[in-house]
Amino acid sequence: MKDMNRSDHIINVANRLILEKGYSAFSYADVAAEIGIQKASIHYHFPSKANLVQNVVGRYRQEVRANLSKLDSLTNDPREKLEQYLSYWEASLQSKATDICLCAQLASEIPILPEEVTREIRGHFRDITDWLVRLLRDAAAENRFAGGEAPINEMAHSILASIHGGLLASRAFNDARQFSMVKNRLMSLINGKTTVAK
Amino acid sequence: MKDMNRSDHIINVANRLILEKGYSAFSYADVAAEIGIQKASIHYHFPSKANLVQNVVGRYRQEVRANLSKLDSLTNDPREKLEQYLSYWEASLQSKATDICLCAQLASEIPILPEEVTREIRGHFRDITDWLVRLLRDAAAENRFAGGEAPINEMAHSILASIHGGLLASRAFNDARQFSMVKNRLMSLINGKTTVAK
DNA sequence: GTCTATAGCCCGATAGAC
DNA sequence: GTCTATCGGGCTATAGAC
Repeated sequence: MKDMNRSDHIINVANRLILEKGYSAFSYADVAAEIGIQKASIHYHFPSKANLVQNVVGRYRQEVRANLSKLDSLTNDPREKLEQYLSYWEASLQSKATDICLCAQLASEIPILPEEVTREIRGHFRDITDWLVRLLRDAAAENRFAGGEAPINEMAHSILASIHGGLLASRAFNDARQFSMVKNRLMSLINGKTTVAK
Repeated sequence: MKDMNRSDHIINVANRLILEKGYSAFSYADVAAEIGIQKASIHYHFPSKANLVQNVVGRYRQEVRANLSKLDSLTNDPREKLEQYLSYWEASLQSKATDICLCAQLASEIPILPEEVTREIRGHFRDITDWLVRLLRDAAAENRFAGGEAPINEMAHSILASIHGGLLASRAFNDARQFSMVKNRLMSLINGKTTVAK
């Protein structure tokens, strides 16, 4: 965090400000003031607001993909994977109520977002949904999927919706327990590994 | 819709613009232009933006409460109630992708909203959650709650989160089917009435 | 109740010196 | 790469005529 080039620093600050205020309400002036430079300097690195935000969301997607890959390499247990993923958000909310998913935050402004940003947001939603589909298939293959006859695809979309809604509610009430309730329900969808055959 | 006093007309237009652009991006100028009056005229009816939006959300809450009461009086079947409620949003999304829940839309801007607006949003979330709790209790009383041992309160919060996330996703992809998938999953939580004992 | 006019501020973006 | 200065425009809100 200490040695950071200017572009990365700008992206970091912009990311946080978007989570706090949304796309329309955060400004070059906000970012500049916090870093201690002038607005014009930001335009040198990111010529337009649309360009800046596209870079912010692009980096967010990169990080998320890296984290999910790491999670996939750490364990093969689908329940454990889901637990880790949900715990990440739970911990994030506990430390700072505004720390929700960048794309869930931006999604509510989609009608006024530049097209290149909208594309990134949709791409992110597909990334997570695909990951959830693979996770649920793994669980189903081990007969540990507790969703009955529910189609996997439908279930994956529904899980993502719960997560986003839960993040939003947690922030609205400044209370991480709103998300924890969602987490509890979601975890019940995948049964634990039975170590001893019955 | 024809005979409408000026205040109601302003509230209607503001409501739609908030759904399209959010709190920070919609303006008195937008509303004035669409109605065909001047910005200053709006300030006569609603002295500040905070006041205007509080009135918009206040009226929304009134309407929702009235609709839920009506729904409660039309049927005692919890499954039928949930179906009707979810179908309302499904139809709304099919006719216009931006027509999501006003409070779900505003929730993402909570950190920058005037306190009186935040209070209304939280109140609305509690209204719906309470309604869902009653609905789930009714279902449980008839042994038609399919959520196993899940605590009713946790389930109600989780359902509301799914709904909000589903609305957001539908709008993000401009595709009502995103919400329909959530609806299908939610409907499976309450069993149908068995007309003949097995 | 609606208008014109305007105050005072913030916005994204650009030009050009250094 | 960063700065100062500025353009052209948007914003909320108010004053005061009608």
